[in-house]
Amino acid sequence: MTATEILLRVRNYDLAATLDSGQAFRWQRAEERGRPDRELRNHAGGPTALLGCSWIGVIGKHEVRLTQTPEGIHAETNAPVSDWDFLRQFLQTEVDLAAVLKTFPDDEPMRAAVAACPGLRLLKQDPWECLASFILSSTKQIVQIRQIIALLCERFGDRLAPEPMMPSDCFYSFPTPQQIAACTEAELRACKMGFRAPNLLAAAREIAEGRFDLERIRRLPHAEARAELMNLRGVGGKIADCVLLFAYGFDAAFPVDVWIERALQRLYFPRRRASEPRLRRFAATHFGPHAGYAQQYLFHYMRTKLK
DNA sequence: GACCAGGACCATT
DNA sequence: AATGGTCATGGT
Repeated sequence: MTATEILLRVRNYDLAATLDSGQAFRWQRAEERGRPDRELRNHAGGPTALLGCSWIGVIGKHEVRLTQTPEGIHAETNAPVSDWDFLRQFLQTEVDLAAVLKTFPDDEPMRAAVAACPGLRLLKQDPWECLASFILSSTKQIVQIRQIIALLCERFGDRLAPEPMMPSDCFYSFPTPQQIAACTEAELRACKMGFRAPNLLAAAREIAEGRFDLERIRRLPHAEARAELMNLRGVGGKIADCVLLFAYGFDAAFPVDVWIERALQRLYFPRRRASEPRLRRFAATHFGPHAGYAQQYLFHYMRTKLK
């Protein structure tokens, strides 16, 4: 039995915050058909989660429209689907968020960060798309990362079956390692990625030619998986942590970018300034087994409330 | 026109 | 082990 829509019954899920929080870069907010946005209270997301707000994106070969409703998340696709596990997996709707939040350190900064966006979640993305995206992310603003990736998909991905009302820039799959490996550095630079182009190209070739196995990473212990990813040119500790967290589900991974650095400095060391290595060492032990979730809450809190 | 962006890397202290 | 310069490109 196949269908082009489904309702995922899930509570405590802020779809808008999750899709727009700098972990994935291809989701676009869309005009709702029929009704205007309303504020949602005590149901699907937090007090500020928007009801009726739609998002359009691509998961694998599926073009998907997601809408937050009082019952959960409503999904529509451009083609009939028989197995919706790809969507539950991507959205991580089975995760018991309350249980995760209980493991956070009981301090004032974490309480404030969680209160600022109680339904914020982590997605689980495709490893290659995630790795490639974060190779392109270094010293770029999120809006620019989105633009680079949109160009990349449009030029080198596969055109998906069209559906009316979907914006044209969502019609492409993310290019495979093989598709990127077949590009020249100049073609990639033309997507405005600058010095990141040779890094993306090298990673795509390593994978396409079988010298680097993304599936093997999944089976390694955290530290080994991290070291393995860092063998790729252009992948340092921060980008490795993003891929470990957003694609492989290593919940203890704690990416430290400029925003997190500022958040830690301001919230945990307000008196004297702490060096970057000092902040990293603090983070490595302070946030517990789901440190990655804590990191995402601090990141979102910093960018939306403390900027 | 500065200043900065979900950094990595290499050369110095 | 910790700092400093360099690498493209575009937003604010």
